[in-house]
Amino acid sequence: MSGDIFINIYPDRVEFVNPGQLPLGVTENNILHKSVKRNERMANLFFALHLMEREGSGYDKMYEVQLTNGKRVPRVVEGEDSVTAIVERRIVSYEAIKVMQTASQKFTLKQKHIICLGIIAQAGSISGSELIHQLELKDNVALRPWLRPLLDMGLVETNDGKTKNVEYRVVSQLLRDSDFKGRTTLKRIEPHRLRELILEDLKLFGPTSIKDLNIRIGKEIGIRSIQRILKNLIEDELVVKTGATTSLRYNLATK
DNA sequence: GTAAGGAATACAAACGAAGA
DNA sequence: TCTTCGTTTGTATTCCTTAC
Repeated sequence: MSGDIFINIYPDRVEFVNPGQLPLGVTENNILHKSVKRNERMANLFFALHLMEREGSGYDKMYEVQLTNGKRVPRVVEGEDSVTAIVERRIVSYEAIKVMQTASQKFTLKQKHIICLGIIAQAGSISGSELIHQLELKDNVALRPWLRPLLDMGLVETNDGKTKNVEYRVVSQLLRDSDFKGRTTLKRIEPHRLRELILEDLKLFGPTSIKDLNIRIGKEIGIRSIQRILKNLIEDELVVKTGATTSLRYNLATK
């Protein structure tokens, strides 16, 4: 029958295959919080039978359930005459599940806040622009209602950075409460700590190129950030540089 | 002499903060 | 809510050194 939904069940995933194309204005990468009926007759029938919560809530619900269970968000693939929503079974973050459970015990969270927190918990640390991208939002103004309540509730914090440097992460207390064992990353390090780290490195290794310094400290830190801090350290007369270009080396200033 | 590689710099873009 | 300002980042380009 035209309009039937086919469900393919595989060991690692479940695929919901819906005949037809995505509605106008909706793309494979833009399907979250869209209230567009793909099949009006079926939608009306399911709604009348109380089998459907409300229009356009299906994908949002999939996001909520998947993220609550530490799994990836649904992947949408549009074929020539069908649209497939792929829901993976694999859990990608057991730690994120603990965080979500602990947060739910402490607060009553709305669906959008569960989705937002789930994305942050899985990422560990995520920039505002990346969050906007993953939530399929227009700009940071649209992000506010998703993020602000989480900040107000004390579930999410920032790294005190500015502009592109702002990273959102789950508050450390919540991570401790949920026995989080995720990886620590230097991506969130404050500039003054990075400055001390560079001084410590120079103390240990002596004259060094900026590239080697970057490798030892961690590639997750951009070389431009290290470059700027070295420039400040030279201005403060704490570091000196010798040579030029490829033979340029940085070292602690002798007093 | 030339190619490759490293570092510095210029510039555009992004984005939060502050003020109107 | 909008605009402006300041800060930071990523990318492209340029300059210089080194290796062959």
